[in-house]
Amino acid sequence: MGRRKIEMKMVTDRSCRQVTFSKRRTGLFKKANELATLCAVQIAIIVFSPGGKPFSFGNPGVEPVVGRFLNRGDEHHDGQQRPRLPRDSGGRRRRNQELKLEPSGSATGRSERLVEELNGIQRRIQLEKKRGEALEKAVARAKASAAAEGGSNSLISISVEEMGMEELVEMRRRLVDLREQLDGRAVEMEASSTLLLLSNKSEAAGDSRGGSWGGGRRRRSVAKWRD
Amino acid sequence: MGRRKIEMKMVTDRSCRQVTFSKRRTGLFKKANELATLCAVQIAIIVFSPGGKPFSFGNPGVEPVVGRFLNRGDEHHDGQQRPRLPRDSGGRRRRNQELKLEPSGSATGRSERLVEELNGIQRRIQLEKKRGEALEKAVARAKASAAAEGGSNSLISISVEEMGMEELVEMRRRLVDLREQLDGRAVEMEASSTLLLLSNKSEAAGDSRGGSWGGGRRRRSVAKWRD
DNA sequence: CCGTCTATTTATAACTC
DNA sequence: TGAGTTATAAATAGACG
Repeated sequence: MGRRKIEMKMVTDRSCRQVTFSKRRTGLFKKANELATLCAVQIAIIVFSPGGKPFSFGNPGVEPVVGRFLNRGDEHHDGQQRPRLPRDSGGRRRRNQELKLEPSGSATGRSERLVEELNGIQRRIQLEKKRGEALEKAVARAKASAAAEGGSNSLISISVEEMGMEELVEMRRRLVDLREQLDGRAVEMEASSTLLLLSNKSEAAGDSRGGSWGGGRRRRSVAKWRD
Repeated sequence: MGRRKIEMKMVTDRSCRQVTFSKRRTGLFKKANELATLCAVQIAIIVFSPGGKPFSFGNPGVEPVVGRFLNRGDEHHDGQQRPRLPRDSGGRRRRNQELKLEPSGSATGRSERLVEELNGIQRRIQLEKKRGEALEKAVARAKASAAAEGGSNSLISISVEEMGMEELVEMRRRLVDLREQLDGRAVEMEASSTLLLLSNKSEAAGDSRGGSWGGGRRRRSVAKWRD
């Protein structure tokens, strides 16, 4: 797909290899994202750069998918995803924020691409926003619940809340990161939308639609894996 | 890349979605294979079909990569290489790469698979351990935070709350399942493994690893349609 | 339900700044 | 060193058998 065909053998030049790795990793993640979006499936990718740094992509996250995979046996053919909850069918896997900004008609191939990316950013922002909102609400509920039970919870409810806390903490971290970036360098971000969308430099990702990016384990102060 | 541009939205038609999934999964794995080859890197992909069947690709194998990822640091070489085929009759895998085009659930009775499953159990234990640690920390933080604030607020959006809760409930369910199975299934696994290893009957399995992939036009079609 | 076959859309190798 | 551009190689949506 480039100026010329390339042999399918290891690129000998370290520099070129690194470049190839970066570009192809980006492409691969993008493909994975598309697959996840188009087919509404769970997927996880883990890859170690030539330098040994871990990069990962996952929808809805790496760990859930890996866990499900390793835990073979609990999976059945229910035709779709996981347990559906009472309300809000489709749950967080909904993906219908079109936000078409696309200028109709005579757009050059380039601007189309840009618009596409900007749409992606908007979608992500929206998703993060929703997550943040859900976060606050859920936190409130968790607190209330804990208070109501006077500190003595059943084992199960403890599990739920612990998981909840973990998840909430993580989501909050993401949201905060994203917002900081948005507030601080909105313009910059627009200019380099490609980066935000396609690379894992931004640890803020992780929308339910596109999955989470980044090589970080879920933990704060996640470093940015760079090569 | 087809006759027409495709919207990045979930394909609504089940049939088309399945077709798209198959094609794109193939393409994705191929890309992964190229990346691994060109850059000599470790990579693993796990994806569940729309029907919930697991497919995976890994170089040098899924579990080594996942293990390395989960262990970040304290594991370099499992010491225990990839499970070796008793006799690699017929299919020759390229290098030591794993390529599963077949849902893990089908073909059975192969010592290799059992060894993999045993490894899987180990991984699960590790995974769970990790989660446990994460939970502890998260809980501690959450509690401290809650104690410090003592107030709750922000009822921004009710509609999205379900997202968060669904996620929490789902995560809890998985953890519980995992735990239940860890105790109950390990023995079963070991037993089966022993039996099969002794009879060493293996073979014949439709395990499609080894098919000509990287560049080969033709491939064994093993993916079951019925997801 | 599948393997093939194009017409098109995408990805990207090499280049440029 | 890293982002952006362009010429080509690839991937793939639909059509067919």
